[in-house]
Amino acid sequence: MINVTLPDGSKRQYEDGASPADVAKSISNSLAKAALAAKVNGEMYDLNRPLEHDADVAIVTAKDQDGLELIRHDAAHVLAQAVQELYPDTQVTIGPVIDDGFYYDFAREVPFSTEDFERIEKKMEEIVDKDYPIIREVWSKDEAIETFKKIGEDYKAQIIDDIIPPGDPITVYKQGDWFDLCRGPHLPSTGKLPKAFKLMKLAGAYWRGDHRNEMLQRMYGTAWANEKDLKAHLLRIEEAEKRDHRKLGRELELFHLQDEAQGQVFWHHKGWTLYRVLQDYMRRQQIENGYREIRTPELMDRTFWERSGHWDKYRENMFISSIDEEEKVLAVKPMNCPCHVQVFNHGQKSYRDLPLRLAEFGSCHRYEPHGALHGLMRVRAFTQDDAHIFCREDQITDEVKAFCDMLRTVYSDLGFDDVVVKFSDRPEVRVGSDEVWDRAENALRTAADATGLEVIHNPGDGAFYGPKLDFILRDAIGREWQTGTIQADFNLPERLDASYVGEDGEKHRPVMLHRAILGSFERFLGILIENYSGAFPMWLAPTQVVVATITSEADEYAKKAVERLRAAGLRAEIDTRNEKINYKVREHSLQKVPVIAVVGQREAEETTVALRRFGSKGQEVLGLEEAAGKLSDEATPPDMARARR
RNA sequence: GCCGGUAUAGCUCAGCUGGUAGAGCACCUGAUUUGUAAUCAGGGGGUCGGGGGUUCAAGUCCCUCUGCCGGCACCA
Repeated sequence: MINVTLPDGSKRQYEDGASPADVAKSISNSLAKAALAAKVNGEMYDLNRPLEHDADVAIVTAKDQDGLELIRHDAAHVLAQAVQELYPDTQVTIGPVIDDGFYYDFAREVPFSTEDFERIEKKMEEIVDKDYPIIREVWSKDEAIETFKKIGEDYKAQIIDDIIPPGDPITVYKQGDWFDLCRGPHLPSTGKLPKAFKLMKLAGAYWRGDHRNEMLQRMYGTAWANEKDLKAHLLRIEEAEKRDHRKLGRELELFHLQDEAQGQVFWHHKGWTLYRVLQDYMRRQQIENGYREIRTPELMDRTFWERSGHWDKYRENMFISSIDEEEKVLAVKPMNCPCHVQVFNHGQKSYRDLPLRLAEFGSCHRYEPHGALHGLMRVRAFTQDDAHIFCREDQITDEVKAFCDMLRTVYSDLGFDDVVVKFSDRPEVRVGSDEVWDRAENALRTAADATGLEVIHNPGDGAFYGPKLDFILRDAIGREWQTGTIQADFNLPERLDASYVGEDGEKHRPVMLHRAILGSFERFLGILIENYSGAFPMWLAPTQVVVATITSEADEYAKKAVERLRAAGLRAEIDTRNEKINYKVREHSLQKVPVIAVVGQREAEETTVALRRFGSKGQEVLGLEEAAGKLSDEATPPDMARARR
């Protein structure tokens, strides 16, 4: 007999050889129908795989995250089967589950086209209709390699050869005539796969993710528990496209990009206003947190970059400048760190000067590969909100803590409260002694925990020069963006010979903390645009108020009103065009201006304004003075509002 | 950089199997003075991304370069 404990704590007994399917059946018919797989002592089991001994058993259905992954995994298998039935000259490789769906990498001479999708999807549905039982088999490694080689699946044979330790058995899943190497688990039959999948896009991908290997054809698909979820997902994609910062950048007249300046931004007035507002805000934060702003050169001699070590490592990605007849080669700075060390090194530093926090809105240029460029998110010319904290080892903890606090405040002010921290510790290849690493890792870890944010541990993923924290924020539609970072560095101060005089009168090496909160202004603005979908909160909005007239009789008063609003510090514009008020309201609403102040003859006579806020149809009639005060309060940046309280 | 796709007016797009360009919006001009998401009428605007080829004839077919898009690789 086998004793089974269910998730609610109840216990049941089954015959030897019983499977999770039997467990489900014994509970209810509907559960037996909905069952896709089971979690046995935390491990995923096929529904028909016999239970070996007493166990905790939880039946997995499409409602569980595990169930959804199962569905996606099976969708990948069904896709592979469909493709191989339709295009026998195709070899399969791998097909994992990803966010919202799955992909499968195929090797085939002839390129697939998205026009093939309809045919493939139809075939996939046929496979579901045929309801092939999915059967798990255990093969020996050699047997598996031989079988896959025999049918011309060289990639599969190679995977088995590389990842399965010799002597270990492997599992193969069969559905109809088709079979694939797979750890499992799987649905009991192809008929259990909900017809709520869709092929999405086609892309190239290197075999095993290595650019030296041949390129495979990757088919992306999405799969859900039911059609409703699928539809909802497709709708979410549409919504995300609507808030694409490149589209909004054009529509809201924020910026543009053009061929002659690839990866560089032409900021238009409104976009630049947004940029400046953000920069002013960051500057105030830095001052408040004891940073000293500096500015360093953009072109420096190549020998300087050789010393810093960047020439060797990043030469390919650096812009170079040389002048005829001069032998000097200058490089445009790709980062600010070495320059900040120069400022630190200038003159003598004492332990009393530490921690020294040097900040720069550093303009950097990197020759990013063509294929990497993407709107504001990945550019070749960008500005970091960069700073380097020079400190003693025993100051690291406090500095990292203070930084985390500052970062949380900034993100929260900018509308991001959903943040996670990634903590990466020592990699195998590194500089610095283990004792120093111990201390630095401890400091970062403690600070990360103190933020109260979710901490993800990334063992061995630190830089060779020190451990780091990375900050990831989630935007309004759930996408994640890695933005902030703080990294301890034991290497560069050594390389560029930074030192301070300690209490003992001897020279010591400072530790350098590299840190950024936004990362780059360009990218962060891209994230902000998409997060707010262009409808910025009042304090960030490039245009905060538009005074719009109803008839030309109100023009004079409108001028007076806009002057008053500007005097109150508001970014106010006037619209006296000879157009209907409907037209003006529509246009400024499309421009997502937070407040439209409508003025007609009535308002002119009474010295009032009729305020209409973005996203609402109502109006609020206020005296001009009162409106100026109220709106200016609303437009106050959050940090200044805090200071006033 | 690699794979695939794509490039027509400022924007969004149409232009079938080759027969020398079209719509809506935007823009300009005029009329209209209007009460909260598009007033009406008229007008201007494109060497169809660059170069080469096939053809009597190329926006349309072929080659090539470049940009852009979707991924992959890269991201100090």
